[in-house]
Amino acid sequence: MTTPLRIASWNVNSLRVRFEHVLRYLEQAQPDVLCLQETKVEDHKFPAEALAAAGYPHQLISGQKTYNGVAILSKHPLVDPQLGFTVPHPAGLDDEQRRMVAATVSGVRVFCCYVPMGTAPGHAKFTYKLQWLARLRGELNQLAATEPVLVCGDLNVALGELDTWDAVSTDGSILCHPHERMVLRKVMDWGLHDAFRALHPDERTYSWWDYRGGAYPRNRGFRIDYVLLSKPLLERCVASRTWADTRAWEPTASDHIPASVDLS
DNA sequence: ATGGTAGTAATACTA
Repeated sequence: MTTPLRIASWNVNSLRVRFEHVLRYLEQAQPDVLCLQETKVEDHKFPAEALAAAGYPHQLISGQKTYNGVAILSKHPLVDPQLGFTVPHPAGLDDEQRRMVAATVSGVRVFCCYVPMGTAPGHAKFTYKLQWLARLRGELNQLAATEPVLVCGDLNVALGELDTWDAVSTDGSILCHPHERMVLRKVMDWGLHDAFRALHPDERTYSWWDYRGGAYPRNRGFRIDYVLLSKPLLERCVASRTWADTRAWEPTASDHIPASVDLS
């Protein structure tokens, strides 16, 4: 018997604004690994020393000015770090958007993803979203689903009826369009399982509430932040949860809350 | 009720 490995993911919507919240969450949840999205900070401004002092000396960061930005913080060494996709872009284009990093931690290949939101179905950014997810599937195709693989992050898709505050009124709109659901399913068809849904098949839980329209006080949320596990990791998964209290933290919290798994 | 709020950075742009 050993202590489970806790791996968490959180879209913080600016690491510099949310820095105190991140420290508070690390102290409270004590994850072994925290994957961050929307850090919105260039690498040379990343608060690396302060996070190392908080117990997370192993860091993989890929940021940019203003938008996007992802990072992995870890108590344990990060092996084979990867910045973005290794599989070339299908059209030969360079994607400047910093949306994915990956590393192996305690034998687990961890992908930290910030999937494009897509603006609205039919929009050019929606096409980019679908292509980005297809490229993620291509990346996974390089690996074997019998390996311990974890894909987490803000996936910006609400997969099912329990993952949206109102399945009828949100159906077909962004986060809930059949095309994006189908493409995320194709990613998962590689051999990934939604850890939270596997352990809580009937639980209605959200991970994101829009700042606008009083969505949080009205509980108009969506579950769009996931931890996906390959089968050998699903068999080791003893807990999967979200951390809803963070959404009410002051000052203004991220519009997303963390999601985590515990692996025996 | 295609609005609303938040972050970045400088009047929009993205979410």
